[in-house]
Amino acid sequence: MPELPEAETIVRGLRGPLTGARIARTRVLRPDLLDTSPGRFARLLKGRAVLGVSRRGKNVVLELDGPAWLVVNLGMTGGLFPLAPRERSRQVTHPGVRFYLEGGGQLVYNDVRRFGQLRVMNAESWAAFSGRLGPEPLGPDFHRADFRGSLAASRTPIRSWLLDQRKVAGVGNIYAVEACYRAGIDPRRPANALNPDEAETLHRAIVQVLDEAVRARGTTLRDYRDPEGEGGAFGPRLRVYGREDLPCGRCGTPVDRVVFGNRSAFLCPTCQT
DNA sequence: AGTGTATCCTGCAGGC
DNA sequence: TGCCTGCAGGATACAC
Repeated sequence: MPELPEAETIVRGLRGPLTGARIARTRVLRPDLLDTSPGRFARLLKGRAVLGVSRRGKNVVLELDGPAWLVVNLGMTGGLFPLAPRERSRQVTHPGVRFYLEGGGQLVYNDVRRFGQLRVMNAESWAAFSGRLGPEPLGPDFHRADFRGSLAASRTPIRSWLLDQRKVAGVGNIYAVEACYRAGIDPRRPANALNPDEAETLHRAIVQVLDEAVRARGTTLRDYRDPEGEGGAFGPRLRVYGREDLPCGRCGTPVDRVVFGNRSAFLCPTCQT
């Protein structure tokens, strides 16, 4: 479910409730969400305070004292919900991990499909993890020249290329498809077939669509909820994603759905070449 | 190296 | 009502 804009919205929503909180105890209800045993996971977190909440690509990161990093990949249906003491939330339908905070509150990781993963990292593993990811598209290191060069090195379809987190961090299927539409580029074209103008247009389209989606607090197709239980408002502003057979807003041609790389892509066959 | 496929898992919508 | 199929914001592992 969550791509960069949804992860960013979650991070912003967690900062207030979690900054300064301390983890008293951790209860793992779904061990398959972890890369280690529940016992070790809980031990690594016990007594640690949250210094900050941030994001790397689609990952939500709790920076803990020690130091340590709790890195949460939300998969398709993951969500994080802070609860006040004795509060019950209707969002918590499939709790996977409960972090009990000093003072009686909780942070619940909820995940219907359990494709998410929670990992505790040290300085070294966190640096390695972050280093494997590409630049942040809304950050200062997303350079057009690097982007163009990186595209030129691959002949994989551009939509699939955009989903590779080593190339650009945080782009998922929705925003990859939407960026291709805005750039007027057929998502099936090989990355190295884009000319410099097209590469620049796509670069700009990625930044634009992600920025607009962050301001709309993300896209809720079905499951996504921010920490307050609210959905995102970007759904109605999607121009092709999920709009098979509906008219393209620019030319009126019905939107096509094509499947490759195991995922659906949507495009206007007239506007995207 | 890239690409197509399958896998993890659950829920929901649509067709019959 | 019920059963079946297909589909879903992600990430990986495999054979070719």
